[in-house]
Amino acid sequence: MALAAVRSGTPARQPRERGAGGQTQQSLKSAQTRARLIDATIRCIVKVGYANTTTPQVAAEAGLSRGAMLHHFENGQALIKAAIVELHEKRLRAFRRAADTDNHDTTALVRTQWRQLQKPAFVAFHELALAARTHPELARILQPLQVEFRDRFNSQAVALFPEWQDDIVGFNVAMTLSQTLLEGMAINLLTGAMDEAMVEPMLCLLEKQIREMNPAMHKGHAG
Amino acid sequence: MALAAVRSGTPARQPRERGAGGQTQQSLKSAQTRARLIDATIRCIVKVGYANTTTPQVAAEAGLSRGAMLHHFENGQALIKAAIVELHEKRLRAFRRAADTDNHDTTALVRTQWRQLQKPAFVAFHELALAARTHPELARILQPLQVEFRDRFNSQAVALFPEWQDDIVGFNVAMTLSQTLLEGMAINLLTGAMDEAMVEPMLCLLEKQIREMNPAMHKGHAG
DNA sequence: ACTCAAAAACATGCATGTTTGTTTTTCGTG
DNA sequence: CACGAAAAACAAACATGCATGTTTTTGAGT
Repeated sequence: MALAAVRSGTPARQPRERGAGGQTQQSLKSAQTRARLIDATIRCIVKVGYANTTTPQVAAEAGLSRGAMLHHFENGQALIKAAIVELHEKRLRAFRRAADTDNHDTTALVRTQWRQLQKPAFVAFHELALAARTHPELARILQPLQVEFRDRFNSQAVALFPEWQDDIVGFNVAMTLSQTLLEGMAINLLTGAMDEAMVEPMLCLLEKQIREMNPAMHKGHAG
Repeated sequence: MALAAVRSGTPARQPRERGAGGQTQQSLKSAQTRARLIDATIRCIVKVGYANTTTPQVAAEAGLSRGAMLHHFENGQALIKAAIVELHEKRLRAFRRAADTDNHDTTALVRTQWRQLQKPAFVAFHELALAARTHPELARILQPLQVEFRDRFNSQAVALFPEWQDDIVGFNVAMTLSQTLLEGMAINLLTGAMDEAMVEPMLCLLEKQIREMNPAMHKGHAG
């Protein structure tokens, strides 16, 4: 996809949004096609990696001609950018859903997070994140989202687990531990650096560790 | 670099090794040039990422013409393969050195491992490892090395820390925890998913955790 | 008739592998 | 010891393939 420098003029062609709910059938179809293209992009990134994701490939994956695709996005970069935003919103939605599901149980959060990291979305996101290391253009898009996710995660999570309220730094450490370890596991599984059999022990260990860090343990009943 | 399918004939041009220690000045210079090319490859991977590492770039980085470079390696793939092997041996050497330095201190091993992960070699290795996910050719080269490293690490480490001898599974968990968490941290630092300020707390936490898992803690003096 | 989605055709740039040519080192031989 | 052939290091030029962005053409819906 290359993401080659793109002259900053020529904004991407947007489907004209009719003001008050007035979507023409065309603009609706256009939106669907756009969504299909974004999905195809993510699927391609998962399948062949970001580096080998080409515009023809995405078009083929979406069942469209390249010309049609460039009609909607005009640019490889625009497509990637849209895919990144989509992945980011997926991540936010998943977290919100998780927070609603296992209410006020930090250890359940571990399992939920782990399940999230098994999904293809994480693979795509990591591909993009690593590519961004050497791609200023990509980094400019990704960095703010990373920060936003961290912030939202922290502020939402701390509100969700009142027993940690008095030890915010400890809470941050616990959350960072969970995220970092789980992501490390997910990546090491992808790259074959870790044995599948170690997953379950690690998850148990992490749960135990977080349980021990919980302030509620030290207040009510010492142990 | 693309790593495109390469017809399996045409072996790489090797410098003729004189039998009994008889290195001609040519073969010596050739070895030096090869080393320079491998180094240049790794530097390129770190600088621009594996995907954007091209043969002209490597040649330029090494201060050679592309023709000269293809004289030594014949192939982009051969170059990458050599770089992988080099990185693998670097990793083994580093581990061996670490094992010699901080003798019999598992917590010191944490710091040493962390220092290793800060080096550019790790970046290059991870770039290659992730690329291998979608590159059968690369995976065929990398996978055995991953396994070999894991094996050597485990067998060497268990011999190094006799106090763990009775709890090998616990030892494996501890080592996996250390490796996975540290790598997760390193990667999340690279991708900007983690705050630099969290590094020190995490390292301390990991050290403490490993100390508590150590069987010696429970035998001699409880607590 | 007009607009926009979709497709096709076109031109450019770059990385790759191949081929050919030039300089330097090695080694046998007179 | 010198000279010339062989081989290897190095360099440059060539042809191909593919991805990219641009432009033009077709077709469907309002």
